[in-house]
Amino acid sequence: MSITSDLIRGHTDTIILARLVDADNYGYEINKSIQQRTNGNYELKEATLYTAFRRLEEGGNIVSYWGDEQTGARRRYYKITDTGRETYHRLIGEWKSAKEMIDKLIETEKMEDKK
Amino acid sequence: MSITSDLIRGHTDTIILARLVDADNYGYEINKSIQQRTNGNYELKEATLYTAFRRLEEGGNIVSYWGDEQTGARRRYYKITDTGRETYHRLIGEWKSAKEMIDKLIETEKMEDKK
DNA sequence: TAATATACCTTGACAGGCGAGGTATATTAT
DNA sequence: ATAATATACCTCGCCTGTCAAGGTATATTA
Repeated sequence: MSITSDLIRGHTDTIILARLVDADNYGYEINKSIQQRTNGNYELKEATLYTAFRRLEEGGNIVSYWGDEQTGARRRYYKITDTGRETYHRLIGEWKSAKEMIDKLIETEKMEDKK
Repeated sequence: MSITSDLIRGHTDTIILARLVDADNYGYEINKSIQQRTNGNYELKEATLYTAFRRLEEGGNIVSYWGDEQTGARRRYYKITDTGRETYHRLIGEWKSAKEMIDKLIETEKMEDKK
């Protein structure tokens, strides 16, 4: 596992849902948009990506359908459900709490004094 | 696993090292200080805690020694090593990067517009 | 025609978290 | 006296998410 992957772990679902909030999209494109957002510093591994799609679909957070491309490779599109939107907002909230909590936890006493 | 545990995953080592930067301490007390810092919202499970101690010691980040209590249960104290301090600073840096990256990744286009 | 890009997918290994269980000592309540 | 709680340590084995490695098929570029 890479350096960052352990820190990103647990955010995969949120990251994917975020990419589906505004519009339906397909796996390959979702992953590219994630790479672009981090200027190439991060990419979801394909196995992780497709595992997450299955998990999200089983949980009723997304639904999928095949695109009607006349040329090129077939694409499986994903659409976020109402449940998925709820999940997304909940996860965003949890991230905000977790972020504060981790910041508190990894500080030393000296760092607190600086405040 | 609880709600937050997946989000905290990967930070356990950093959290423990942070508690040892200023002074040696023993497991039980370390865990209590973690609970206090989050006002009881988070605690490392004992199994997680001791697994992490073993991992950190194997990695040369901490060393341990038995306290010389004349009464009460025995205590195993941990001391951070120079390697451990290096690791700690590296992990703090990685957390800062990861935090920014995740923030970028879980935003929607609309959220960006608000900036 | 070989290589690269697009686009999908599965299997099995690995690592961290943790529930459940255990040991032993000291204090407090009944 | 004794039961309950707090302190303090520990291990085993399961679960879950990540991902390396492997696969398929189509279209474009060298």
